[in-house]
Amino acid sequence: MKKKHNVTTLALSVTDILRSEIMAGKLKPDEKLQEVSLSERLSVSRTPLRAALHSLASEGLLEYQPNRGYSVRSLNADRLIAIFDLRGVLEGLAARLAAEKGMSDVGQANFRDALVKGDQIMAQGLLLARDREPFGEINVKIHELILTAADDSMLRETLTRCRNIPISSERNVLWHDFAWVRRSHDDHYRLLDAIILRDGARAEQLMKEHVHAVKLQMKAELNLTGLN
Amino acid sequence: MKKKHNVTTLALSVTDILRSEIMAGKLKPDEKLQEVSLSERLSVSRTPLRAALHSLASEGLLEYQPNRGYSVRSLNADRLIAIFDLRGVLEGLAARLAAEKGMSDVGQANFRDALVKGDQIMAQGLLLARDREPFGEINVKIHELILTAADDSMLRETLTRCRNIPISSERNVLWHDFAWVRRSHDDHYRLLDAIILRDGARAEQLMKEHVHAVKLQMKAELNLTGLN
DNA sequence: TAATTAAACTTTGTATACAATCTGCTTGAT
DNA sequence: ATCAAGCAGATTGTATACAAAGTTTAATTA
Repeated sequence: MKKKHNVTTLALSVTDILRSEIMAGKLKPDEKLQEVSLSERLSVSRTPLRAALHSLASEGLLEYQPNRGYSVRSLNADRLIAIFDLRGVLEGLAARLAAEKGMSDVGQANFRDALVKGDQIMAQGLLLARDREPFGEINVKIHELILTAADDSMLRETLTRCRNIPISSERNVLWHDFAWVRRSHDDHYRLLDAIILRDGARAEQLMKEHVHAVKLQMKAELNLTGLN
Repeated sequence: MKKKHNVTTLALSVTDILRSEIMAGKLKPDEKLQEVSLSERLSVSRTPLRAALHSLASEGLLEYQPNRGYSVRSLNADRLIAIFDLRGVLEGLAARLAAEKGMSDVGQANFRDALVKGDQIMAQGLLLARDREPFGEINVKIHELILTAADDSMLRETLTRCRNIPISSERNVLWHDFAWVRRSHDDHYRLLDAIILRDGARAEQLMKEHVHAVKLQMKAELNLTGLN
């Protein structure tokens, strides 16, 4: 049997831990991350911790000021909304590439599977609280399938960065308007159709509009909560 | 007078040095960067060097494998071409935002200034070897002005990452076809026009087509040189 | 001889000590 | 009282030593 390489390091696992803490909101926006206390809490030395902080800063989750350390990046409403314009063109490109290159049979099967799960939720005719999270997961899954089909590492990297902004994550959209959710679900059907028909332009257009709708939804949320 | 903060560190300057060495091709694709020898050459310890390597890896200039270190990322022709699709939608978004938000007077003046410099080169009716680099600089300048007008930090960050891919840099396009250069120059005129008229859709369309042309040009170059 | 294993060596990962910088407070001058 | 200068204390930046993993080489066995 071939020797297996050790493919992880302390620095990498600390990066994952901190990332999830930030995404989960355990570490709050503008909170300063001090190296000694953090390293003690995680039982590692400052060296791998610093590497992790550096990584998260380059992912855009932390802000770094030379000689003054790292803090959790906070986004005002304007910047948050601006990210959706970026996501719009990127997800749009992903959909176009997926359509042009074609989606694998297994990819299509997974796509259909996700749509069916969505149907089951829709069939109730209303949106129960317990269905919101699953529906969010379905949404994430579909976008992930499309990105995979686009088969472009640089695009994946770029889009992942956009999606990892804590508040802007698809998971955090509150799916409370049934009509809106149904429309969103329908967009997914059309997307699969466009991809199967290899209609890149239509896939791109559908996806851009889809993300634009999320942007508007998010805008409404922000106005409600009065963030910034 | 207010106390001025020290805004640099060894790690940051080493990052800049290595980045320019990579962009200039002094460090060649697939070349392995060993920490000890590099740190000795640059007269720093491994600590700031490692931070620099980490940065460059997150910028996409280096590849990192846990426990095996960093090497200069190499791009095959397909990946290189793929980046132009990404740049197309990103630069397109920048142009649209610039048009929608409007460009400052000083920005417009700089834009016109760059165009006039281009005119002077064009007026010769042919492209001398010594004019190629200046023309490339003009091109970079114009794209930078548009990005500035777009006024979106996340977009800037993302686009900068795309532009910093060594071979795909606008600077490296060989401007040898006069007709093509003239068309490109004309695109810039139209872009300014669209931006002034606040026509976001037209600005986006012009920019996407503009980048698409660069992509085709690059493709032709690659076929000539037979890279990969 | 080819394949395997283990030892020696090289390279990267981590911990820690020390240096430089920043921050907040005290002190003193105006 | 206000402001600036300067002095701790705290925090980040850098160097270096040691640990762990990867890589190469040589020896041993089938």
